[in-house]
Amino acid sequence: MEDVKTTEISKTAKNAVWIADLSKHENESVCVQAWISNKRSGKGLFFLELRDGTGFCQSVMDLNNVGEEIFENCKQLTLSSSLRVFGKVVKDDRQIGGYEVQIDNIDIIQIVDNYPISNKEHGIEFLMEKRHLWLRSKRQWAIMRIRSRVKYAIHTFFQEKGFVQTDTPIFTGSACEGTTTLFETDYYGEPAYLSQSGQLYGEATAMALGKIYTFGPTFRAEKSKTRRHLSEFWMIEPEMAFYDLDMNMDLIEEFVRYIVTDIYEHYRFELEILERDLTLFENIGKEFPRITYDDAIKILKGDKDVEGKNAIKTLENDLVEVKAQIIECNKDIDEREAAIAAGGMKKGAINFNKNKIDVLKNKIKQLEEKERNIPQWLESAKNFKHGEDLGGSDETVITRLFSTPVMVYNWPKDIKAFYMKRNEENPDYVKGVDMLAPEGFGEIVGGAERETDHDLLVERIKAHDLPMEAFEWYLDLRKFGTVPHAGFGLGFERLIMWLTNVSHIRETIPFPRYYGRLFP
RNA sequence: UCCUCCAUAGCUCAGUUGGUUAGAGCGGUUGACUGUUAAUCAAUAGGUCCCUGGUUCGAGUCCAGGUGGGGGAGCCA
Repeated sequence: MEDVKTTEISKTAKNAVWIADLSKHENESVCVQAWISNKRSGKGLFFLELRDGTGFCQSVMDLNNVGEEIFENCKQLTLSSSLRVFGKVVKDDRQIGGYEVQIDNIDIIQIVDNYPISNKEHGIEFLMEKRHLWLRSKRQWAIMRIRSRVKYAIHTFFQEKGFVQTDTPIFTGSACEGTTTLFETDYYGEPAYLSQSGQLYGEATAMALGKIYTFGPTFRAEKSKTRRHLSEFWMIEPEMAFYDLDMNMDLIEEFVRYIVTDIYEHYRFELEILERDLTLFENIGKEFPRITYDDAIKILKGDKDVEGKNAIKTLENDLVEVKAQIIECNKDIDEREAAIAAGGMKKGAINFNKNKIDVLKNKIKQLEEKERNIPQWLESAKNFKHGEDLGGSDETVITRLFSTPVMVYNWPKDIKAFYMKRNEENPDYVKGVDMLAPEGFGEIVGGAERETDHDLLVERIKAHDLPMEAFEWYLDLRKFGTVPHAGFGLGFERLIMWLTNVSHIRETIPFPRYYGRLFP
């Protein structure tokens, strides 16, 4: 690239300020180092929208203020060009961030040719190819900031409660719970698998440290192609000695409420950028309903109502609603097309309407997908047989009825992991709990009180057809001072997805890894 | 692995029962405009219609196979 124009890096202004700190410098002359996120111009005027990672702000260049030479220079600036802006900070409530910089001079670091991502709509495939650049856009900026804050809140919550953060191995010698497909690697000539859960190790460290939590990467080799799956994701797994199922549920509820409240209180601006509906945040103070698996099935099959709402009827209404919306959208499109065809419309208005039509067509595509899916979900819900595990659509059907997270506990033993503690009153059930997020999101927490009895565990390991020798060390935990204990796992990206209400889990992690993607 | 939808300009898309020279908006470029918020207005450049084969006088359009992608099921967080 011979065309790259740069100035000397050594010019970096020592007194430069970050956009996030502009409010501390009202009416002062400052230097802002930034990239161009958008540009508009008028006669003798340029509006440069800047971003520096800490925030966004508009700057204005007036020909009368800076003179011909600087003004001419400014013409070359393109999207994502880097520069330093020197000027006065002025309060202006109309602008993003509430401040504007009135430019005296600029120092161009690099002029960019053909930045690929415009301020227009793009498809997910294109954006994923350009993920390293996509991260610079405003929505992604907001998501990544929330991701960071949630991570901080998680650590704060547990640390302040006296939990110890412990790490578990990523290489494991056996495909422990047996069900999911794992990534196999070569470990000095032996097969090793990338961890799908640190839970068993978490139990060991809880026996050493009392209350612990892990926060690490997890790998699943399933060839899943849905908006809720990743091959590599992060998981939080607390484990507590001397906790039973009820204490576990209390902790889950307190924990989730803490995270949601923290984001609501501190990251409102980011939620606004994402146009997140705030109902969830307003309802989070309410108690989370706790229902048994048996009741969940009754709700799913429409045999039991929730606050006067019936699952099957609600879903049938959804389908009617979707169909009505499709008709509505088509009508809207027809009207706009007719208006354009009638003539006499200004070019700007035509563009506006054409754009609207594009948006509507996209909406119809999504609605049509829903229209195809809902009947399948209905079938699945009606035909659900007691004893099966809840599928993704079943969770959607159930949580559709609630305005807060719901906890489902007391599960049939055959569909849950071998280490869950049996229910003393009814040995066909185990003391597991799933927390389902509302608004149709589905499962984000899975947990349980653990089996404490050595011989029962051995029995369960055999029943699940698992290799006994791989669990010798785990059984030691029941031989040497077994105590009641419980814990849970929370999918970090699923949590972020729910909080930000982005449609795709791929947007919640900087560089997602999923079936078919390894770059960038 | 199965079901379903899709692939046309850098991007987002239109393209009628198969018909002659494939279109629009955005973005790029050039110019106009003194406060814009995806600014606006005028002009302009930009194409292996995913690949292979078939039907046809004629294929972006129809058929078969392949490749790539979206959504869902299974599995799961």
